[in-house]
Amino acid sequence: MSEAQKNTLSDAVYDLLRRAIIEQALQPGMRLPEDTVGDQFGVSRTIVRHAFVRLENEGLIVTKRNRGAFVAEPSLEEARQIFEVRHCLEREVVLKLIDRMPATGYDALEAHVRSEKAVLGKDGPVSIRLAGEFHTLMAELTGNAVLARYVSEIVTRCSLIIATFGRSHSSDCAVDEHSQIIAAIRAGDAERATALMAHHLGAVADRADLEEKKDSIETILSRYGRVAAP
Amino acid sequence: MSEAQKNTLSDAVYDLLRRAIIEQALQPGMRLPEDTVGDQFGVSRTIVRHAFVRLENEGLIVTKRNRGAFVAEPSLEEARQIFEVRHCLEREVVLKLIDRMPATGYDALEAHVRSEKAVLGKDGPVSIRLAGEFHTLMAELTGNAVLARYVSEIVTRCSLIIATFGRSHSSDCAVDEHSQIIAAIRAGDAERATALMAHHLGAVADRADLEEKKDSIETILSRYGRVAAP
DNA sequence: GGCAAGCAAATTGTATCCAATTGACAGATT
DNA sequence: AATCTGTCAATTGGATACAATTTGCTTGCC
Repeated sequence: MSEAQKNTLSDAVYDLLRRAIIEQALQPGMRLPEDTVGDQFGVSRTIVRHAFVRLENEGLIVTKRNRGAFVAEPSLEEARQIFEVRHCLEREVVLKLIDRMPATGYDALEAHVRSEKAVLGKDGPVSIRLAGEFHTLMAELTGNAVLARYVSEIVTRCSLIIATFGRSHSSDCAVDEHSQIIAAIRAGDAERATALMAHHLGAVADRADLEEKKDSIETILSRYGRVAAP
Repeated sequence: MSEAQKNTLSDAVYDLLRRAIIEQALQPGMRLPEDTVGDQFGVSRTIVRHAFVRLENEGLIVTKRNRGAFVAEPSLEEARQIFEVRHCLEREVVLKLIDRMPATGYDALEAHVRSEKAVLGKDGPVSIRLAGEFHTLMAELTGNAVLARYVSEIVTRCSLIIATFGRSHSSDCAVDEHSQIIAAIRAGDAERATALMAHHLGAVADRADLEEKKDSIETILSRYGRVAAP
């Protein structure tokens, strides 16, 4: 069932929508009418709905009964929970890789970092996706498909979180940090590798400005004064 | 989106099928024709299909193109991977609970253990389900919904693994071990609590007889000779 | 008697169709 | 003026109908 297509239309639609959300083309809160999406991709609503089921399962969209689907807007609480689980899972990934890295593992990782560097300046949607895929790649290298799947899901949701809360998307995942993590794994330094990963994830969370926008709509508007006394 | 119903038919079908698989009424490898399932529950194939999408996502069923859906038969490799991730996640659960257990947490856990003891002798499908739900309950008590969701998924898949490989299903999860884990958490003994959990999960895996049936279908049949020369 | 090709039945993949629910707007009422 | 209510449009929830694909069986041939 490799995340890749099974050559069914809904899988294709699923992949496309997922990509669009990751790359922040579809922004949090946006409405996704089944008709519109279907017309756009040239398939019927049936297909779109199947894709929606999966996307909702992964927390990328939410559907409201008889109202339709919307790109999810993770709450701050949800964001913290996701980062916490991500911490836990990626720690496992690092430990597993130190224990046993597959033959061509380092080559693959370093090749990926190179491609990240290649698009570093442009800071486009591609760079966002590549940053996430680095972590997915690491997870896949563990050889544990279940672990890889969860990491992949979590990383995707993190992209959505960054889209929701983050201001600057530039260098969301510092490429240098990726390199350092590889080096620590190579050195077999579990302590340092997990610490680096923890720091790296913390940095991602910080750049997402997770602390800041907890203001409610009331708080925000209150800064603009009043028209009449309360 | 709490695992509970959103009052849509496919959610209901999903829950029912999930339960049936957990309780081993639907056994691994069984075929699940959309028509049959639909007729049985009084809904159309459309609904069943939506439920199938989610079940497949969780690894409880597999679908083959133009062939239909089957209750999944996890491979041994898959089983090991699942237990590994389970280890990782439940360790996090235990640590989180030691750090902060909600007010009525212990009451809820002990009440659950009591209901487990209540059906101890009968060893029916209910006992299997309750054993898993103990772990799900713990995960929910952490307050991290994402973590709880993953644990729930993993626990379900473990039930399926046990159904696939296990011989004796009696006392799959020793209730006593559950009590001991609660005690260790209450004592704030992280070392002991995680060790107990690790041992407990190892025991579950052992009872599932994970080592034994590793024979492939080819290996098994080869013992029965040949009809014609290769 | 065994094997291959072709046909028929069954089952899934997809599209379209009808019904039910929701949200918004307008008008009436307090 | 504000609130409540009834109607209407838009959109989803679900079922049915049609097309495509696979499987198993039958038939003919070696």
